Amino acid sequence: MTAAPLAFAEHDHSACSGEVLARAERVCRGAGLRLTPVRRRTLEILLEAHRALGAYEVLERLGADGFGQQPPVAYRALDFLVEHGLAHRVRRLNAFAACMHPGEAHAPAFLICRACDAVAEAPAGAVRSALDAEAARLGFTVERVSLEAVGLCPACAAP
Amino acid sequence: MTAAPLAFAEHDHSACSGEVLARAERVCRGAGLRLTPVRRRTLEILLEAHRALGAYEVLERLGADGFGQQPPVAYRALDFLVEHGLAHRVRRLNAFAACMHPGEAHAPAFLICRACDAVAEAPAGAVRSALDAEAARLGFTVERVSLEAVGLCPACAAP
DNA sequence: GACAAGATGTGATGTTATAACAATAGGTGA
DNA sequence: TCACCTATTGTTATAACATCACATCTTGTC
Repeated sequence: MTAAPLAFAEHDHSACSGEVLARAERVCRGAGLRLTPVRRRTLEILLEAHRALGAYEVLERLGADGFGQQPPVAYRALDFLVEHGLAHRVRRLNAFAACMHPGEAHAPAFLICRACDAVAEAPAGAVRSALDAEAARLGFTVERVSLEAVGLCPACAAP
Repeated sequence: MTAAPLAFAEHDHSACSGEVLARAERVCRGAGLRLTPVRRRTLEILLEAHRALGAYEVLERLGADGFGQQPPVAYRALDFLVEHGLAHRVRRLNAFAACMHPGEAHAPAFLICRACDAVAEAPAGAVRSALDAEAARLGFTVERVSLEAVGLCPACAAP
């Protein structure tokens, strides 16, 4: 996987990273969840990378930090984060990305640039409402949604 | 993978299957595409199964019918069908399903029942519009979209 | 019928994900 | 404190999904 920033706009990354981590800790405390060392480190890794990482990329970094080196170690930590809204799974890329708005109720859509692999987390409240409405019409109860669009980010679309 | 019908409502399946196949043939003729034996058979297999099938499930059936038995045989045929709108890829299930409306311009959303694995193809014009609008706001050019919702189908939601 | 482009078949390999079980850590109540 | 239960972590092994590279054959074209 090549370089692939998690948002299209420039911003102060080290600051946002620390803030998100702190917010994640509050979320866990509040919900009675244990943000254990592996889990916390996994989230940090996603935040540091600041892009979508494959499970095996995460695993490599975890191993280097003295944690287990077998796939389940990474998958379990990632599953925990996804389960509790601290990270997202980007299925199109078979990858995971830190959630930039943990704790806030939000229905993210992912915009994936096919040229540079950048992934942006876009607000998708309206999209989600439309989907819920259509599902309700069919009697389907929506629990989780994945919205992923592939295309060109502003930078790559420019000539 | 267990039994998993492709729609929630009952209907005359053998009829819909033949109709869809005929429509697919017209689409290919019209676009100068070759619906070769493997490709046609692959589409038939998806239609017969009437649910989302993994590539290896398709491969098994293709092999039994005298076609090649190696993964690329199935993946190439499936990729062709997806590429030209004759089938859809359901990423959440790592599976493929025949498109029930080939030729018609449509932006499908998939409703996936977590209890029975049924997959319904729901019209998602409004959803797609909302997503396009949000993407445009960020300067992102959408080319392909996957909309997948996991939840409970009407049958499984009933007590 | 010679050629080019596309399609198919095969063997090998790469990548992603899970099963099954042992060992350990953390909290709870006797 | 200690026994106990549950959640978590670690390991081995393997399953499931997907692609590469290359040979062969088909199809359409000139």
